[in-house]
Formats: sequence, C-alpha cells, structure tokens
Amino acid sequence: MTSENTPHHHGNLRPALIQAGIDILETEGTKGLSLRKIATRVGVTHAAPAHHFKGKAALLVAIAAKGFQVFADLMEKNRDAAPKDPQNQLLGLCQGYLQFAAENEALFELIFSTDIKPHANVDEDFRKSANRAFRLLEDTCALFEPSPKHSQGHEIMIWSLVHGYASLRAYNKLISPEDGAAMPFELILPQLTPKK
Amino acid sequence: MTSENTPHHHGNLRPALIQAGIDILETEGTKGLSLRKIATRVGVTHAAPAHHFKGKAALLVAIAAKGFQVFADLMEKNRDAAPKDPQNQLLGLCQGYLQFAAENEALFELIFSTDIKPHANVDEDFRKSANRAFRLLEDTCALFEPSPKHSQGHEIMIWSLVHGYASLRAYNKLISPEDGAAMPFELILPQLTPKK
DNA sequence: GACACTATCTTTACAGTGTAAAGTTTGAGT
DNA sequence: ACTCAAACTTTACACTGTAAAGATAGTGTC
Repeated sequence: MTSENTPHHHGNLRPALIQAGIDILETEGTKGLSLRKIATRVGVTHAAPAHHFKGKAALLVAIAAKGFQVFADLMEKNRDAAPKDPQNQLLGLCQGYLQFAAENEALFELIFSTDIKPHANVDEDFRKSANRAFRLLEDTCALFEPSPKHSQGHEIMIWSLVHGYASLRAYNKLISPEDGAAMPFELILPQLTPKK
Repeated sequence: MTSENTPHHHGNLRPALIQAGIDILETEGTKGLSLRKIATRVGVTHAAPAHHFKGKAALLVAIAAKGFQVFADLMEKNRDAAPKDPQNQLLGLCQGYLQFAAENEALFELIFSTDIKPHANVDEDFRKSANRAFRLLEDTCALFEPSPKHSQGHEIMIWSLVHGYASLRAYNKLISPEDGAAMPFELILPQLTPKK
C-alpha cells in the first residue's frame, strides 16, 4: 500500500479533515461548513472526526492554525521578494497580508473570529502559527525607529491599518479589490524613519 | 389595554424580536443566538418570527440595521462633544467607533460580518443606517484637505485604521482595552491639514 | 350588529446539525 | 495465536431553521 488510499482506516484522517474543511470554507463559506459535510467529503461517517478533534470548535481551531500557517508563509514570501529597504519590506509584507485576505476570504474571517480565539490558547499548533505571523509583522516594524510615545513601536498602528483595510475590502467590494498599491500608506510610510 | 402586554397578539412583535436578539447577542454571543431562543424570550412560539422576517438571515439584517443605528448615534454624540477643531472632531468620532465596538462586541462583529452583507442590499432600513454611519465618517474626514494621491480623501485610511484597531482589540484582549487615547493616531493626525 | 376576512400566532412535521454511547473492524504488539 | 487498543461505524438524542396547516383575534363591510 502507498501512503494514499489506505482501505478502511484511512490512515491520515486528521489532516484530510482539515484540508476538506478549508476547501468547503472557500467554496461554500462559513455557513455551509458542517462537521458532517466535512466527514462525508473525506469519505468517513459523521462521527469519525470526534476521534481526532474534541468537537467542531477544535476542528475549526485546527483549520485556523493551518490558515495562520499559509498566512504567515504568504507574508514572508512577499516580504522577501521586495526590495531590501525597510519601507519596501513592510509594504511587501502588507501586500502578502492583503493577498491572503483577498484569496481566502472565509478563512481570513475564521482565523480572526472571536469564536475560536478562546479555544485557541489551548491549542499549541494554533499558538505557534499565530505567533509566527505576529512576530513576522513585529520584526518588520522593528526595522524602524519606534515612536517616542509608544513603547511598543509601530506594529499596532501598521497592523490596525492593514487589517482594517483588508476587512473593509472584504466587506465592501466597492473598494478597489485588485490594486495592492492603493493601500492607504502614503501618509504613514514617509513618517517612518529606518533604524541606524 | 395599554400598549404593553397585549394579550394574545402581542402587538409589536417585530421590534421586540430585534431587541431580544440584541440582548441574547450580547449575553451569549453569536453562537447562542437562535431563532427559537429569541422567540421564547419574547414569549411566542418558534414559528412566530416567520411572519415578520423572511428567515433568520432577514432577522439578523434587521438586528444589524438597528446596530448601525446606535453605532452612528454613538459616533455622532462623541464627535459633537469634542472640541470644534477638525483634529479633535475626528478623534471624537473615532472614540465613538471604538466605544461601540468595545461595548457591543458581538453586535459589532455582526454588522460587519460578510454573512449579512449580501442580504443587506435588499433591506432598505439597513442601507439607510449603514450609509448614515459611513457618511458621518466621510463628513468628518472632509474637514481636511484630501490627499493629492487619493481622490477619495482620507476616509479609507482613517476608516481602515480605526476599524482594524477596534477589531484587533476585540480579538486580542492584550491591547489596552480602556485608554481610547492609545489609538495609534499620533503619526497620522498631525499630517492632516484642516481645510481653509 | 352579523358576517367574512386577513393578520397574527400556534401546532405539527421534517431535514439537517453537533454530540455522546455502544458496537465493529482493523492493525500492532507480545 | 492472542490480546488489546486505536479507528471507524451505528444508533440515538437534543437542538436548529423552515414549511404547512390550523386556531384565534381584530378589522372592516353590508
């Protein structure tokens, strides 16, 4: 037997359920995402997921963990592809942020939903992927001199700006959906002074 | 008979359902909000709401419409209470924005949820209250000279910033929840030049 | 004032959901 | 070869939204 298509025990059900969940999420949205539908799509009965996840909430957290993973990957990739000066690094990172939000609408809404956030502190996978995403943003903001007023640096402002823009763009399709350069950074980026 | 407690026909069921929905939303969250629970709380059977709303989605839209109403009220009130210079007017408006998001967490998430947004274009009440809220922000941003780059003025940037900050604060309780002045405006507000 | 009528709410029914418990199969270890 | 535990199925139940049909009240109209 290869690793695929193990006959009865299915073998790797856990990741299959997560992937099926993501698929359904993007095709049918959050409303159409049911435990039973996920199970059926994978080819098992509706009670099978219970042996891998404590409940639907736990499966959603696992899906969100995977979501944060590709989220962070996309940010990192876009940042690394950008010119090496701090301004463009930050801009690239944020374009990755927006790209993920635009291409995975329901998943983006899920990973930042307050439903899963309470359970998220328990799940180790989730904490790790989420923290990686946040640290990525922190690190890129750390390329600039921090504000004298905020000890935390600029990450809250930048994060708010890009997150709000991504959310509103998803909510109100009127805002130009394609042009990542339309991001309202022209007042802020020039105010950030690179370190050293 | 007074207007209250009409015996069998209940009289004003429609607004009662909306209010009960808001109450449950704030006490039990989105997950605990069911049509049947709303109906029971108001004192009618579970099928009664069907005669006033086309379905659960329609009731949610009505709840969101009411939500946008108090949202706009709160922004307007805070803006009017602020000093009359443009900077403080905008700051006041945004503090109202944040106050609403902090005090009505689930409702805030609902009115900006992508679930109801498709149905929202149909509902006239919703369009009106939502547009009022948006226009309020537009008008206050119009106190400043627009950016030469964006014909739309600054409302997208300001809106993104305050909306992102509100969302992230709800998501991650780590961000100081009380101090409205901690809003990351110190880089942006000085860049805005009042008109005339 | 009796009548029909319509809006409002109830009753009943049904498919879909998440979850729990018990039963069945499979694979691994001794 | 046998035991046993893990993986999955079967069955059952409470809860959800929705639809259809029945009961009740208030509103006209003659």
